[in-house]
Amino acid sequence: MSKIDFAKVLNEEQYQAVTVKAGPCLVLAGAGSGKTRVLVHKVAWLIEQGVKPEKILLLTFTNKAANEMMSRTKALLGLKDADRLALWGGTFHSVANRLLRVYGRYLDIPNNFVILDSDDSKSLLKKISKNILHSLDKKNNPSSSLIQEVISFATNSDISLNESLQIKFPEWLQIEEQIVKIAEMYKQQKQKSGTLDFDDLLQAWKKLTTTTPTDKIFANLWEYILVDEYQDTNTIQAEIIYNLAKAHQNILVVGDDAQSIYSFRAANIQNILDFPKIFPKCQIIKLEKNYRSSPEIVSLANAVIADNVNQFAKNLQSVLNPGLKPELIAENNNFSEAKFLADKIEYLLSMGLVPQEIAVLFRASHHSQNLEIELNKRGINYEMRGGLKFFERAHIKDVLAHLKVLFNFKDQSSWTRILPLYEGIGDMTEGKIYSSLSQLDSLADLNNLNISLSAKADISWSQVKENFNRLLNISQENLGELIRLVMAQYNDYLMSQYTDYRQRQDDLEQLAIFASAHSDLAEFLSEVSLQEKFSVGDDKNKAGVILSTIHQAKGLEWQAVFLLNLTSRSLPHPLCQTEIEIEEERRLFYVAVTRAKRYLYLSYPLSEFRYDGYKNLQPSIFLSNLDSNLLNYNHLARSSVYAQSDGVEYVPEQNNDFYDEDKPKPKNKTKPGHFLPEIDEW
DNA sequence: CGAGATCTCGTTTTT
DNA sequence: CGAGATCTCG
Ligand SMILES: Nc1ncnc2c1ncn2[C@@H]1O[C@H](COP(=O)(O)OP(=O)(O)OP(=O)(O)O)[C@@H](O)[C@H]1O
Repeated sequence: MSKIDFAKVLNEEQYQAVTVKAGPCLVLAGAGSGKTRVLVHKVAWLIEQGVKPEKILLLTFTNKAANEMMSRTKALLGLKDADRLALWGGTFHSVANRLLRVYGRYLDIPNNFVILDSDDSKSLLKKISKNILHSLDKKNNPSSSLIQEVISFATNSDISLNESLQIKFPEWLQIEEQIVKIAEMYKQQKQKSGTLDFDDLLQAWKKLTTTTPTDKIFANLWEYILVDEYQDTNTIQAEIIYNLAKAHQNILVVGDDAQSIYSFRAANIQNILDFPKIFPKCQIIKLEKNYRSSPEIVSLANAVIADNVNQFAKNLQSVLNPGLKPELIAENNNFSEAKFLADKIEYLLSMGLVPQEIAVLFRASHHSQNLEIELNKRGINYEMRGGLKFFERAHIKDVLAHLKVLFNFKDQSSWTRILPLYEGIGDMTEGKIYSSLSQLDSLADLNNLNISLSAKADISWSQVKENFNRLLNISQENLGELIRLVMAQYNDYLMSQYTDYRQRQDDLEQLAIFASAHSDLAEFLSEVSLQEKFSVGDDKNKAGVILSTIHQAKGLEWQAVFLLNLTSRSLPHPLCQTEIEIEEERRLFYVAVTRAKRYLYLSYPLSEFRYDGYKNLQPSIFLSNLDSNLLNYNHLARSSVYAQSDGVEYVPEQNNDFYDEDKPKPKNKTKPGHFLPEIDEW
């Protein structure tokens, strides 16, 4: 590693934050001001000072941001992405997972625990609530998602279920007693299954830091604690951080209150604001120069966030040369919006911009649908982030469930998935089989089980046993072979159940290839459950334009950013009613805008085609508040946004090609690139 | 008890 | 339109 000239690559404030000798430090600064840069350089600086990498803990909130952070760190240290670095880094959940494989035994957590994803835990809750709530009148029952949210919010905020209910769903306080009971059973069943859900990972980590004898180990396990995106930590995470750092006080956290967008996950902005109270000797550093975006984009961002009352006002200035004004484009409907975007993307690509430097962002993952269709039509590759992930697809989970059972045969959720795949086995039989499994000491004793079942179920059950006996003959290190055998066993079901089985077979083949690169079942299963790596090559998922939710874009940056579907039905989300909620939506808008380095396009359709006909749409209220000097407007945008700020509803002209997608279209009035004067260097 | 047929209702974000 | 809940029949 060649020496880094820290004073040269950092500005004065950044340098100060990086080289501060010891003690707590808070960097509170706007978007693109180099907060992550500070953290990454802090790591390099510490290592240069002789701190062992494994004595440094580097945390953040989302997988995407964690990957970005780790790869920037490695790049700075002169390592490749694939190189190992002894530094502890990643999301809270992934670090918790790694720790619990080692220290879990102090909490009676077996080291072969299986991680339940959100879907698994919801199914388990559904099963439990059915039993507990069935006595209540059929209709007015809370959904299992709601119950999951209440429990999760309570855990993450470190409050009781009662408090969680009061905050989130006071209308269900009447059945608090039942919900408490459901939560209790849920906990028991997870314990019996040797499974932990996402929240358990954090809760268990926290427990390690507060109970003897592990509290002493953890107080000095790391010498330096570094946290990115601190504004989005929730209470339990803040408690963990505090416990880890209180003994030595070597802690650096960075964040931006204007980018707090995870309150639904119990993120608490108070954590960053109160940091100086919790660490009284803390140094506070502000960064006010934006190194990411053109002055035009920074001006827009400043104007967007200025409408929020609850914030620390910051003075953020771009240090870059002037560029282009962001553009606001209205289109007549959602199809023409998609076409506009695809045109523009093609244009940028033709100008030599690499696809990975182009991102399209949206509020909800399904907003990308029209654009995906359009990109597919034109053969433009894209990478989809958000929505149903690869490892969440039903057929992938079916196959993985077999591996989970091999790893931990008590995992109820996996049996619940596997058994009903067989003819004649349903809810009841599955329950019966699972409960008799508790007599076993190991999966190898499966043959010794005698369960009385109906004739049909019994034939299937024999098949299950035979299938698992075969799987047990394969070494657990041979993940590719294991998956291929499960695929063979699963294939009949797959083909009879789905018309798109070819696609699904391909997916499974991808899974087998991905798994072959691993040789540790525990590691593989955790990685998959935590979705740490998402880039399993599915065909159109290679080297493409990025389509992402705004949430997952946080902390990332691209040369060109498109923000689509900016209508009153999407941003702010219509369920957000209170001023507090609207302010969070505005922060989301701020995050989206500040991802762009040089080119920013905001678009919205004036009508949308849906299953029940078409609906007219209004532009987002966030757009009408903006000073018109900040944006270039296209024709429709000018009239519709102005109409809205005058309190008039803008009615779009009817478009003839609206109902017949495949009819030849009139040529686009605006040539691609019309709004784009000149592209100099990227 | 399981499986296939029929009905109902719908907005979001992640680990 | 389509996922999930509910109904019905063998
Ligand atoms: N002193 C600097 N000199 C040159 N480039 C810098 C400097 N500081 C930051 N940058 C660049 O500015 C961009 C934004 O930095 P970074 O991602 O660290 O900001 P951030 O504050 O973490 O942003 P966000 O709040 O959006 O997560 C990066 O490309 C980074 O390399």
